Amino acid sequence: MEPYLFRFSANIKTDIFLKDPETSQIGTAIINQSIDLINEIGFEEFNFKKLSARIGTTEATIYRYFENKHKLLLYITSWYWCWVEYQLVLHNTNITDPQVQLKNTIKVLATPTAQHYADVNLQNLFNIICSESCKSYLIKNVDDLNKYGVYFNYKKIVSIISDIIKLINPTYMYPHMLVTTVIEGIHNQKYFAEHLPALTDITEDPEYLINFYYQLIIDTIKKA
Amino acid sequence: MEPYLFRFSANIKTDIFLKDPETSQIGTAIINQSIDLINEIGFEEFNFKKLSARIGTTEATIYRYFENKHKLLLYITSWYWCWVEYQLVLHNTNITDPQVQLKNTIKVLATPTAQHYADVNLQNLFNIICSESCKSYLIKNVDDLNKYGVYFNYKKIVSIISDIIKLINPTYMYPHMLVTTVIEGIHNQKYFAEHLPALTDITEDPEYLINFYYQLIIDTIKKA
DNA sequence: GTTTATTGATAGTAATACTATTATAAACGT
DNA sequence: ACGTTTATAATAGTATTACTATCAATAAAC
Repeated sequence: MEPYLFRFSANIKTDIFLKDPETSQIGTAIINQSIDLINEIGFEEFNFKKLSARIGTTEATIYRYFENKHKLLLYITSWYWCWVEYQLVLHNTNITDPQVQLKNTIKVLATPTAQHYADVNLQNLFNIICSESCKSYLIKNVDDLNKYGVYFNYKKIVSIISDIIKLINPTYMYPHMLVTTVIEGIHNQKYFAEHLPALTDITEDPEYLINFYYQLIIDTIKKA
Repeated sequence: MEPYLFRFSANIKTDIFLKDPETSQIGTAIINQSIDLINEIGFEEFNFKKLSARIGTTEATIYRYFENKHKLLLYITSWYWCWVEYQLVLHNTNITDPQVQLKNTIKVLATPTAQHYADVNLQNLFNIICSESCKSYLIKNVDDLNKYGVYFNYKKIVSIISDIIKLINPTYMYPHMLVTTVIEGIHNQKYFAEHLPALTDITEDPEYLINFYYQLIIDTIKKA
């Protein structure tokens, strides 16, 4: 094993983009700026015309990177899951107690771990993950997209966290369900805290959120 | 108290529609047919032109009932929550054990309780609730809409179920969070079972789903 | 120094999300 | 029975969206 930590680089299915945005300045601008713009105006109002105006390029150029705005959203969410995976390695390496691993994991899932990475605003990214990420799979052509492996990064995270749960209770039968319940739950509760407080009990302080879902998992998987 | 059961009628905020669809044949056709059409082609592909062609009317007529397709989705989801409320009364009246009430509630939330009500296909309705209902609030103008009370019916259901939880454990502090976690979780798991099985552990048989979330609530709220 | 790839600039198209207008028919009050 | 309101049909039209196509300019690669 290397004594050095990995350097982060996104590992995203090539079916999502036409041209890899990581290979050019304009490509990285598309990602960074679309995160900020979607955060400002929402995914429905967002389009490539507005994005190109913001970046100082043309619609046609952006279309050479992504087929449509949905594929771009798919790229952004995949990038986020890559980032989460990287953070989990960072936080859980050499941690032997799986309960501590679980707590660290929930923390990573419930808070943006930093302000920026390169030019990506991680706060804005986390915001749009909470409010827009489910739109990447709640669509009519989900089965086709799934065949092409575009949800690989989300599935991988779910698998990694399920394995931690199995370390705590190897006989627990519903780890994937529990993990996706918690992940989507975190996103929902964050959103509700900001916009629909009657649907939650928490404020925007993430502490309660983390404890709630950590305890929920522990209580659920503990053997009877 | 009346010895007869209530007859169901939707109680929906007037800010959602321009003209009450329950007051005309064409209005009820808009609701019934939009449920089926959204189920077939998804909310993104759905529009008033396609809907009007299907029911044999014109776009302009539909626009006299609803400002736009998002308001129609809001109406449909509100109708669904009214229906759930009615089902809960039906199933929980005279049940004294709150744990039984809770179990009944999860059942109502996790399965369409009948094939049809009037001309509403409840199976299709439940399908689109699972895949589209979150789009009624995951939008940029959520705060404005919320001011007009358009999420009233969802909030009411959450409040009703929170009260059941408080009957089981009066000191439990996070009933709303727990309830929305379970409701949205049910929708997600249903959807995952059909489209993204790697994200769940269940099949389309609702039995496991019901038991999973019932047990999750019980384990979570039980005093330590 | 020529090929190759990338972007900019511009134009164009089909579909979407509406709004407006007018004619007609049904329903409603007196 | 008559005039008035109301709902719908039929049609037309507009601004925006979501793309696709073309071609010149430029930069990078060989």
